[in-house]
This record gives sequence, structure tokens and C-alpha cells, in this order.
Amino acid sequence: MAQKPSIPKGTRDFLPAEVAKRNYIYSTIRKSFEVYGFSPIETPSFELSSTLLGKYGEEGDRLIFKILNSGEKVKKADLDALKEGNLARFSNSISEKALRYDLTVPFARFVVQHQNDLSFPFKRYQIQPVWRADRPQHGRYQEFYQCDADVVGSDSLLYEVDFVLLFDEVLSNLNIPDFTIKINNRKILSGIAEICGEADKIFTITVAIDKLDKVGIEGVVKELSEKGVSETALEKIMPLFDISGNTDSRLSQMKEYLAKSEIGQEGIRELEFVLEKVNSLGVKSAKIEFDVTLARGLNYYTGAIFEVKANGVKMGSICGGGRYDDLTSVFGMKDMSGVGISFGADRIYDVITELDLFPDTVDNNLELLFVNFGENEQNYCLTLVKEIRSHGISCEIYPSAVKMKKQMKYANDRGVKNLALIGQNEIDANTILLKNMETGEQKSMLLEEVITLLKN
RNA sequence: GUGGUUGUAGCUCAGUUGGUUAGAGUAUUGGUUUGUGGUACCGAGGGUCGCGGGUUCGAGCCCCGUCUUCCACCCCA
Repeated sequence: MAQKPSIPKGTRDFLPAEVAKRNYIYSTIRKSFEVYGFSPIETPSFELSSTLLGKYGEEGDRLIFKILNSGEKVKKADLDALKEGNLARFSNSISEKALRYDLTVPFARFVVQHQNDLSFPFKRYQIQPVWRADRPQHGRYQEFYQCDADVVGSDSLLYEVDFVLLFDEVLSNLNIPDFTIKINNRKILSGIAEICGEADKIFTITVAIDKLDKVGIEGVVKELSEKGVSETALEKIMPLFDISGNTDSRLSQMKEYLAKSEIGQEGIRELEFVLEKVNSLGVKSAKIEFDVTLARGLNYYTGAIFEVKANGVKMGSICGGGRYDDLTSVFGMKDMSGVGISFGADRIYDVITELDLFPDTVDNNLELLFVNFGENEQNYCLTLVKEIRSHGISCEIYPSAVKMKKQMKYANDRGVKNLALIGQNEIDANTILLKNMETGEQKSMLLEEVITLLKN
């Protein structure tokens, strides 16, 4: 019985042309990571549930794919928990492993586990898939690649500066014409909460003001009061919505607003440092913007928060990142400040596709195809194929002596650049009839000439 | 997780108030052309109408469930 082929929701197959484009993105990112001094590592696609759970907030836990215990272990199922409707406890009893949700938490685990083998500050990059049990939507998948660069073991703001430059470099190299790097600082958000007298509600407050763009002031206020933020606190938040102008002017207004908050002032100072250094070093094509509503992202950020948006495209953020002072402490390692960024390769792919910005050269098509005219000719060509391949030129012979038309069509469909036609005449003359599939021109050449021509 | 939306040939889609054998374009394949492709003409193959129930004399079409698609929330790369 034939089964209808399909793949799980939120996942995709990639055809050769797509893989070529994806590799182009990865290698562009990888190259810049290495130029900035990061070394690659890899971690398993799944971790112990205990490593992941509780690190991303309640919402994050819900989106973690859990792996069912195999074999006899399913007998550990806590059926009482199921009867009581305690689904979290029940699922913990049948699952001890989970697919990684991002690359940052596994990295923190990695750092603690291998601390004796690393020298700090430790800079690593990692390009691997992650999984989220989210509802698929435009630019949201259940399996997608993140390209992360992080450094742990230093609280120097020079790294924040480096990461902003790195965003600019990579996205410029990918020819993305218009993008904005948004920067904020968690300490500024803490300062806001402090000024309001609701320091313990910082998370509620930041999530709400993150939506300012979307729901407006009324929407934010509504959400805040629904979540139990007091009237007096709301009044103290209101001046925040009046802040406007360019980054410099907003920053100075913010400085005033946070005058009485020490932590807020510290956030401002950090931000000023980063912006000033980036500004004096200069960027290629990024727009850089202080955005006080930028609060999105994982709730483990403690300092700088980054987010990158491609302008003119309907797509969520394509990159994110920030500083996290305490991530390794849950794994038993204190005083290890880390900062890092993540490129969302799949969203970048979608953006480049939408803007039609992939270079024509990314497709790694076959350079040369030998037409197969029969057994004699085939044997003769096999030697030539081997010789040409030894020069690093991609090359093959059509596998059977079918009609010329069919072989031509195959070459066409595959985007083969050149055709070699060798019949008895060519064998006798010791030449190769080389046909350029794009122009249709053909020319009789010696083997050496073909190799020289195609090597470029 | 909440609300809505979608599913017919490999792909893009028609298919009347429920009524004979479910169509088109494109792709595939054979030929016109046995050493010259991307064009044209002629022919051929290809469909459990997402899946499972139900209503009906009769379901691609109506009802329920389920999976998938896309969208808005939640959240996020």
C-alpha cells in the first residue's frame, strides 16, 4: 500500500538549488565569524530536559520538543500525574531528553562542563539547527538554523561593539540593502521599572512596552493595568511615550527620565559607550538605532539587547542577541559574563529571496558533461573525465548512450555549463568538441586547452 | 496554547442547487528529428478528490473529527 509522502509541519526539504543558496549564507556568516576571531564548536541536537527546561520562561518551556523515552523506560510513566491533570509532571515522567531550543543555553552548559579545557574569554561560533514546537507562520519554522557567535568570560563592552560591527559586516556582505540594528539595554528597562516603583514587574512592563509599535499607547496601558501594574506606576511610565527624535536626542531624554535610577544610568552609560565606538569606527550599511521598546527575546539578557530588522520586507527580526551575566551560574559557574548574537539563517534566506538578491554564481552547477555515443566512445571519455576531475573541474559522462536529444535536455535541466562531444572523428583527431551550453558555440580543442579554459 | 483559513494529477488551479466515466495549463514520457538543447506539432501515462467517520438512492461538493497550509494572537530567528 502506497503511503502518501509528507513531512512534519514547519519542516522543509531543500532542493539542490536551495541548498546552494543556504550554503552561500552559511559560508558568508562563517567567514566573518572567523575573521572576528571565533572558533567553531558543535553540541548535540538534543540535551537532557533538565538542561533546557526553565531557561526560557514558561512560554519557552511549552515550545520545547520533548523526546519520548524509549523501550522499558516508558514504564516510568507517572499515571497518577496524568489522572490529576498535571501534564508537566506526566511529560517529565516519560521524557528525559529534549531537542535544543536555541544554541545559547547548550553553549552555557558546554562552557561549564569544559571550563578546564577552555581559555577565557572564550569565543565560539556555532551553526546548527534548532527546534521549536511553535505554530508555523511566515518566516517561522519548527526546524531552522541559527548561526551564533558568543563570547564568555569578559564583561568588556568592546565585545558589544564588535558584535554590532559583525552584524553590519555579514549583512552587508549578503548585499542586504537596508537594515536596522536596534540596541537597547536591560539596565535601562530595569531603571524604568525602578522609576515606576514596580521593580519586580520588570518583565511584565518590558513585554508590554515591546508592543508599543503594534498596539499603541492605549494598548500598552491596557495590558499593563490588566497585569496588575498600579495607577501611580502607569503615570510614571507615561513620560516614556513622549520620548522622540533621533537616537542621540532620545538617549538624552532617557537619561533625564532615569535620573534617579542608578541602574538606569549605568545602562545609559553602557549604551553611549557602544554607540560612540561604533560611530567612530563606522559601519558599511547598517542603520543603528536606540529603541527603548526593544525588550523582546529571551529573558536572560542582563545588559545590551540587539535585534536586527530588514527594512522594506514583511518579516520579523532576522538577528538577535545580547548580554547575559548569569547564564552559566545555573550550571554552577559564577561570574561568567557572556554576550552573543544570532543570525536567523532561514529568515535571512527568505529576505534575500524576496528581494531577489542571490548572486547568480551560487549555484554550483556541473562544469562539463560528456555526451555518451556508445561503448567505444564511452571508454575513451572515461579516461578524459578522470584526468579533468584531477584538475578540480566538476565533470561527468552521461551514463548511457541514449539519444542525443535526451542527453542535451538533461544537460539543460541540470544547468551544465559545457558539453564535450566525442565521436569517432574526435577520437581519431585526438580532439574534444566543446560546446558552450549558454551561447551554443562549439569549438574543437585539445584536452589541455579544455582544462585551461574551464579551470578559471 | 487561542481564533480563523486552506487541501482536487509532480506543480498551479477549474469543477454549477449534491447527479453518468473529475477537467485545463504546466511538468513527465514517446514520436516528428538514430551527432546537437531550451521553440512548434501529434500521441501517452499520471487522481485513495488530505485522512477517518456520518447524512443520502447518490458526496469532490453537506455534517463531525483529525492532519496539513496560510493568517491574526501568544511568543519569537
